[in-house]
Amino acid sequence: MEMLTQAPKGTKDVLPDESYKWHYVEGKIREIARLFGYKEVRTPTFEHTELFERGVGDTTDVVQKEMYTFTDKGGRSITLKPEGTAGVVRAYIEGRLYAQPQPIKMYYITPVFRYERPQAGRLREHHQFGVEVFGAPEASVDAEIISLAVTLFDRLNIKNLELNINSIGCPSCRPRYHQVLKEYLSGQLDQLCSNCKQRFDRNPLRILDCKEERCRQVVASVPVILDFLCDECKAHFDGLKRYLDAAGIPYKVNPMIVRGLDYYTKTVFEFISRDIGAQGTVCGGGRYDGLVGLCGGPETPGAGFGMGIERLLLVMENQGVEIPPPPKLDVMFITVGDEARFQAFKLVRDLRLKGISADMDHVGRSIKAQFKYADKLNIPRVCIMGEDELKNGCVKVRDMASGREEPVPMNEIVAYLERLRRLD
RNA sequence: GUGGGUAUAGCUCAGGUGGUUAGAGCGCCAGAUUGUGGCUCUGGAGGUCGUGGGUUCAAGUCCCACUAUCCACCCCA
Repeated sequence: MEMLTQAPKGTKDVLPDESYKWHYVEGKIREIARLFGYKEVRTPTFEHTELFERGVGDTTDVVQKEMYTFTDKGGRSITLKPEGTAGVVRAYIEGRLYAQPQPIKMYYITPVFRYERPQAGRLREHHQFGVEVFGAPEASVDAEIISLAVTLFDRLNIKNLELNINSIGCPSCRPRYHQVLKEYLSGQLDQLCSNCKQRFDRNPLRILDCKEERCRQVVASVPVILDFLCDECKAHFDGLKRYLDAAGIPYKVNPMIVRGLDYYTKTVFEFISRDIGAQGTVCGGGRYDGLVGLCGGPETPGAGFGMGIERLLLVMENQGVEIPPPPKLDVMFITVGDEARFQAFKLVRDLRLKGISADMDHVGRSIKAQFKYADKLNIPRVCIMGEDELKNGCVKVRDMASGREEPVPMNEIVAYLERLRRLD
């Protein structure tokens, strides 16, 4: 097909008949973010490549093979955001937000880019709603962001999401577990898939959520990280569970979820749907206490999540969730002849200035065609202006549902329609 | 990066074993005695049959390559 007339692979247009769904979801997001005390942050669509290499971690798949990276005309290496957190961390440091009253609670809605093969629920450009909290180490924050996500799902009438939580420890206890894990696996190295053999040295944790059947068997009876957490991490995880219990949020402790980004410490979690195909993660996040420091800011605890808006919409569609349709045009002017169109143009303008949405024919169609058009657009009322009406200085207002028509003097039409709209 | 499915009108799809001007439904535009929508009827526009090769007297149909798209793997939202 033509390059010219086809969106790049893995990208999607949101056409006018769909955009109201996005407005609806984004509206709920902003409403709930406000309810929880989060303010919006907007960061650039691209950042210096180094930020992601450092922040996300250069052993991750995201950095190793999925980034949209290019050299700009000044010779800088630039990368389109492959996730939302790193840019916000950078902005927190650059904007000296650590000098403001802590914690800082922010949210964003942003495009995210990853070079992957598209499939159901996966695009090269998608959009994420994310939240980040800086300067608060307590487990109550981890519980709060999970609660925020749950509240949003409820408000959107999304059902059957499964919340999985886990703790992957901190720099003081995770190395111990790595050792235990490697000792356990070293005897069965030859049974692992080739991918996992490489992970063994680089990031043994990731072997835990390999989908290969033989790896799963090896890993089935592996020691669990939760048994090796240091006292602080253990207390933190217990705290998280207590807060979730208190909020009445059901969850499953799943020691096999580890997440693909290097910056996580302690809490990690995922919301998973079975209704949208193989890529079921709708929301993923956790705690990242070392990230701000790693990126050159003061040591600052942090926690957050990213939520895929396309996947959100997919779940809603597959679950048959009704989204309120956008408001229709209030009134359409149907004109016969040039003079009528001229007069209608002025009236339409007056109506719009008064907050009544109005439109008129711009293509010189027959009166019948104009009616059909208004009917197809489901417009509740039309105003008819032809020679007779011009002669009498009035317009005929027709209610499309009932078919009733009423003549109204031209200079009263604005007030008349305002009155009608108050009644609707 | 790997594997599988699909590719005919704006949309959903027909087009046995290759055979003259490629069809339907829906949608779009127009009309049914000249100023009125929905129902009905009539007409019209719109297709280099994804692209490029090959086989053949003849290819939408068979073969090859490429591209796009969908689904799955890896991984992730």
